[in-house]
Amino acid sequence: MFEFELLHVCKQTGARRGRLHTPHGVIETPIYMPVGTQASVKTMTPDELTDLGAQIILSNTYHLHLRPGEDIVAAAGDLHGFMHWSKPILTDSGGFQVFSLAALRKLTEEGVTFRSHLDGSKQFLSPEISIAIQEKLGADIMMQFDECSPWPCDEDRAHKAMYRTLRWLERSMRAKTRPDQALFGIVQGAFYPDLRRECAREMAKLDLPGFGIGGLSVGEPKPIMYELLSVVCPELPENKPRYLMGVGSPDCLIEGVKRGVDMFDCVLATRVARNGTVFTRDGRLVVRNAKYAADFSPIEKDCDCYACRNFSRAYIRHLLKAEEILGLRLCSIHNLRFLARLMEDARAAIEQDAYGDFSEAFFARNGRDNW
RNA sequence: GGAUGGGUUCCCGAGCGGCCAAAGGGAGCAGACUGUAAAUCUGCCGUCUCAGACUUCGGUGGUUCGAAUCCACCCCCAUCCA
Repeated sequence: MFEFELLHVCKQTGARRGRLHTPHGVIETPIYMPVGTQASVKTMTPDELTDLGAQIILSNTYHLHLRPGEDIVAAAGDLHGFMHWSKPILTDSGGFQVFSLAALRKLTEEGVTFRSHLDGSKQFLSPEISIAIQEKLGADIMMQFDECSPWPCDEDRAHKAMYRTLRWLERSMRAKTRPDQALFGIVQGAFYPDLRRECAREMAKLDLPGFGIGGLSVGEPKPIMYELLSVVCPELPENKPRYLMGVGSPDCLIEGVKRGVDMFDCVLATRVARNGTVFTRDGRLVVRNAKYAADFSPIEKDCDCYACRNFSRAYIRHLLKAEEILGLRLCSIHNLRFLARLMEDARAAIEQDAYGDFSEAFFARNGRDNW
């Protein structure tokens, strides 16, 4: 029911071309997954996501637990039925919310007490509760409830968070009851290669269908993230997918794939889009800027997305300035299509053992530091 | 023609003798954004030879050590009365 096929490994780089089979369909990897935290990829309809090539989307345990509540979702059948998305879904565990809502939390071995960001009410999440919620949501892939370390992080704290994450993973595996959902562990260890390696090795011993790599892209310099990926990926089973959580930008996707990552998710594409910035092969373009007021060319000349096929920079800028919702939608469509296409191109390059060339060509256009 | 209330930096609008280059909005410009408390947030927003100087609050004069703030006249605008 859930199976990862490693189709090919690029002879130039070791980048992986794979195929992930899930109850709701097949996912070609490497893949970028759009994020729909509250059971919606902001401003996008499911049909639009399908049209731009999205194969799987994310949603979030913590947010859906608070609103509308997993019982409502379950009453609709499952998350797929509730949000009218028939392709695969991955739910994050709420672990990242423990991290990003740090001011509102209290952490113990048992779990985490939160103050709801919506109404201030006391909430409790644990590995078992997260699994129970995620089973009601019914995603194809569930993530373990983890402890994400911040940047920077002292080694003692990183050590504790990493081992706690391992213990929480074992609890999650015991709590899991549905055979049709896959549970991924999450490699932690902050920015300490030894901790990361240790975590990956321990997790590799467990019978898991896939692995998240968490706690990266939280403010650290990119070379540090790349180095840690180079440490972690070789420790993970070759025949299981690796999912770099929360990453992101076009350059990070390229570099991640090169180091053996198969899956990515990130809010960057859609968030930045809503704030008037679009991705192009020549770097970010702030289409909201005045210099595009009379620029009647598309965002990207050779882009096949709905926005680029039909609308000019000048028009999209006008929509953004006038606060017309269509502006946010068109930028989101473009950015999601951009990343989908980037991964399509990466997959083709890997199949031809030319991923190194592909990567070089990518960075030749806009350098390494302008993304 | 008379009465009253007004004319403030791109717009609206506070200020009503010194702490005023002048609150606060808006508009404009720019920046940030990586498992979404984000259609959010931040900065700039009179000019310059920019830790200082200069020019501004309808106009012109005046009072005062000092005026966007007080006085006189004038010009506009709004409402009401003839």
